[in-house]
Amino acid sequence: KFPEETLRRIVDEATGLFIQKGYENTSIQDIIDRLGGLSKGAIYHHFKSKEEIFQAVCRKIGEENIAYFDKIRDDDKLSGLEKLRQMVASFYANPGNLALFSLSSKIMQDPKFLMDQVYEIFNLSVPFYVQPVVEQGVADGSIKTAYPKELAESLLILTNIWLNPLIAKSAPEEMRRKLEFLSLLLKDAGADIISDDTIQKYVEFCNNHII
Amino acid sequence: KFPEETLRRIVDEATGLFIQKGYENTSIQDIIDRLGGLSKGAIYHHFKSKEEIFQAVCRKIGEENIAYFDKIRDDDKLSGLEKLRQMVASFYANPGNLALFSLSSKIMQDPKFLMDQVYEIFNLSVPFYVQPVVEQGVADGSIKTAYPKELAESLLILTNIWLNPLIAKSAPEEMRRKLEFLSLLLKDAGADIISDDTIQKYVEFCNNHII
DNA sequence: TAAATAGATACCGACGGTCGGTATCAAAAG
DNA sequence: CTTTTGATACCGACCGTCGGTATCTATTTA
Repeated sequence: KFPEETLRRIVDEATGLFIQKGYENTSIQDIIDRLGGLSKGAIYHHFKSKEEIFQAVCRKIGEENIAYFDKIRDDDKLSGLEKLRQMVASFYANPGNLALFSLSSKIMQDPKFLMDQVYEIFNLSVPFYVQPVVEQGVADGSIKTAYPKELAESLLILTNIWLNPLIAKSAPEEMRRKLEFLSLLLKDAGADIISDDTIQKYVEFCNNHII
Repeated sequence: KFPEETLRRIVDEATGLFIQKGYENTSIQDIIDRLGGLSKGAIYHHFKSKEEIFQAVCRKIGEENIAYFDKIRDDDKLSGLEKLRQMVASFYANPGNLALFSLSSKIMQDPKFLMDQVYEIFNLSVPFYVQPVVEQGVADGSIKTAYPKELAESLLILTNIWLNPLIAKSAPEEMRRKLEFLSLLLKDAGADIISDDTIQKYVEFCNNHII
């Protein structure tokens, strides 16, 4: 009757299961059981494979962050540097992340999610969000670099993978040192993105929400 | 009769198949077929799961690089900085890599291999090789940083993932710019690791061996 | 306008085939 | 006789298919 409602339910339940048990360990039957009265045929009517469900889940998770990035990128009142700062700070400032992280989730331990993360950096986050913002920063003088794309890519690799507490677990003090180091690195690269305040909030967020 | 010979054959054939077809798309039956006259029982006698075969394959691939790193780390005649330079240069200087890369391999597109790569950075390469070398460099004055571990980790993340032509495909000019940027970044961080000569050879290696 | 028809869309659930893994057995080694 | 090595038959879980049904929408017809 309400196909998009059914579709949403499938993706929602699948999301929960994938986060809880990982992709490989979640069977189609698991999803069916959670859907209460929906059948295998229904699922395969809307999705042509388990892989396609996975992609829908990734898209949904990604979209929450993207909405946040959209606002920052298109804010006319901010300099390029300010935008970059807010994008980095979105880690703890974006409420969507809380939901994701607080689930003690082992998502990022799942090879397929990690792969998706990397793919998204190169094909979505950098070309449509971070690189344009860096280039704006270069134009308005708030960022000084001859390598905007490279700065964008390496920044995202380091924040999304190295700093990701779900991928590389770190004790609070280790986390703080990582951020201090990255802050210096970026400052030298011409983009003073990470302030002491950001470091503080970053570390606190990890302490409070990551298990 | 020669159990370790059988074991080696299993790992070798599995390696080829994993590289060719990826982990998921390689079945135990595929491995059996390639082994010519060896049975499923034989395989499951030596390995308790497909996953365990995968780990053996990863270990074997890793060991070739490790042997190379061992020599560098334990060379008494080199400064810490010199050792780091050689480790970065191992990308094109280590013959073992050629075998791996020249197979037009889609290995790194395989989520499980990517995961293994990340895992190896944090649990093997950094603690046992790169970090000690950075610390030596700090001690002998050839490297200047207050963050040896962080320098080691971020360096490996960037070289093994961002610069990895099998993960992030780049045109030759893009590759050159990545290396130039990274060279500057590291110089500012107190470790002048990547020379123009290294850049040149790095790019050439990609051109010649990556499809 | 209202009923009839047709076709698309949403859904069902049994079944097929693949595949990872196990149980059992036999031969050889020690 | 015990342990190692390996062969064969088999199990159960799982993904994806397929024939079929119900529901909804749009068009035609009376």
